Amino acid sequence: MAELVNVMPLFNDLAKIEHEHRVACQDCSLFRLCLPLGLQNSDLAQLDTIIKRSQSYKRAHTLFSTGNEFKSLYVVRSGSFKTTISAVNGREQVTGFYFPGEFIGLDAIHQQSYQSNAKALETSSVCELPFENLQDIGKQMPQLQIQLLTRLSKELSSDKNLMLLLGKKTADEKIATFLLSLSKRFHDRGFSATEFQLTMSRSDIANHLGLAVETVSRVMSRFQEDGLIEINGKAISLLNTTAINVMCG
Amino acid sequence: MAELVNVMPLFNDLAKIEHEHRVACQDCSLFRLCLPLGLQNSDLAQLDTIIKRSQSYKRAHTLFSTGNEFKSLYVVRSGSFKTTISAVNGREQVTGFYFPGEFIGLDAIHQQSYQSNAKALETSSVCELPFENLQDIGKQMPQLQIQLLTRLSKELSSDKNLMLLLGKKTADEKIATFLLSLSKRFHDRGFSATEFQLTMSRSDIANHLGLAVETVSRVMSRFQEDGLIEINGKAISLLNTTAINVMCG
DNA sequence: CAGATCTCTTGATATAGATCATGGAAATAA
DNA sequence: TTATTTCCATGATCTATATCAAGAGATCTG
Repeated sequence: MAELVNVMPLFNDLAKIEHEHRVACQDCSLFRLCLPLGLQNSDLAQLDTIIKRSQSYKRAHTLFSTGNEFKSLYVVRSGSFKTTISAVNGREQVTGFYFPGEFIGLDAIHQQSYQSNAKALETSSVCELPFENLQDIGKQMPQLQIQLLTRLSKELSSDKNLMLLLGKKTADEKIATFLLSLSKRFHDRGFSATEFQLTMSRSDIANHLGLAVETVSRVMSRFQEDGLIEINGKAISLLNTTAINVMCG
Repeated sequence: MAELVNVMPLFNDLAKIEHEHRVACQDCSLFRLCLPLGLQNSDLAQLDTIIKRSQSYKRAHTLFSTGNEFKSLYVVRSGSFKTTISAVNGREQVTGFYFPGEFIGLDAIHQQSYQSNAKALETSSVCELPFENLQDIGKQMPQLQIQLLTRLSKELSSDKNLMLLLGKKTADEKIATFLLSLSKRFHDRGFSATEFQLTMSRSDIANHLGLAVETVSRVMSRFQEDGLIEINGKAISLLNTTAINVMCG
């Protein structure tokens, strides 16, 4: 890691470390969760050359909007994002939340333009993968192609589960399912499975789950009364994951 | 097309012609809509060698079920299918309907096992694409890899739109959107955009759209009273597509 | 840091669509 | 063919959750 820390002022220095701007894939803490999984060292080095590591974006920064020309896939490096699509009449649906190691923009490939809007929920950074370059180097890396397909397939699968949630679950089941999904993802990333921050607003959660904000508040308050969780603004603790699991339906 | 028609009894003969069992990709009427789009002739011939063309399946035939080992992707060749996923408590969600040229099983790639159930809605046939073979020949066919990614991406995109429908649309908007989606897909396949058969039951439609069967019946009846459509059992005519379009929200 | 603007919570009320109920029409089986 | 089952349409009623309302925090902003 040949970093230029010694010539940087402290502020930038900290920011760089915090968001690991210059960390190569093989040294990145997300390695296990990210695209390079399964690649040879030489392939990895080549992948590394096409990746553009972003500066950190502030909350509400727009990564791309519907209709923008598709050039790159993005992998969340730090922080979190939400994606939305909008109906003609202005109604919006939050189609997903994205955490470190997860891909954004996969639904843009077929139209060569982004089909959704992606926005940072907090201070965040991404790795940008220019799609043409990715295809170029992919020609000699079957493993990379499989990784890509696997990513797409995984998102497809979780979208189908979200359909089940939206179409068939009650408000309680929706919230329980949502909380456990977050828990699992944080755990996979080496964080606590029971204590974490909800980086998205209640209204984003409500929208994503096909509920009204008020319903989200009420259900969460009730879950708290029943000793299932403890909430403190954005901070949440899962006190009884077994019970929450049962509630998922 | 070296067909063995002359040694076959009449019944099989007719069945073969009806479902084009032996038609190579380059002679298939679905060519424009299907995987081979954009492939060189030589590549096409190679793709042809790995494709297994199924016999025709009867209504309700199960193509695969959740948990089955993933070996192949399927492309609908004739007829139609539905896919479903089930919650632990037995509730099911119809996650999609599939028509000729459309892929089934894309969400199985990442787990190497099918994540849903696929069932024929009528007499139907498929082209089976053994995934390993597909990956093998894909190594020398970047265009094939891109086609695959494109397919995945397209389904992802339409799933996000379904989320919008499930999460934000009224019963009327859901039905209107659904009818237009079918209309477009039939039109793309060279059939009438305004007159077609609903090969799925009302209850499949209801389930897919997150509604009760009764609601589907009622909304369709009202659409008929209002002169938007005409229904006769499974047969439907769209009489005023402009108005239906406006209703999609 | 004071004012403005969002965000969250909780209560009261309304409603879209679910559920229950019934009869007739199709499809399937025997 | 007849019997049986599934599917579809329509009416009556109910309910889960939306909407409306209002106040308390939290967070922005000049």
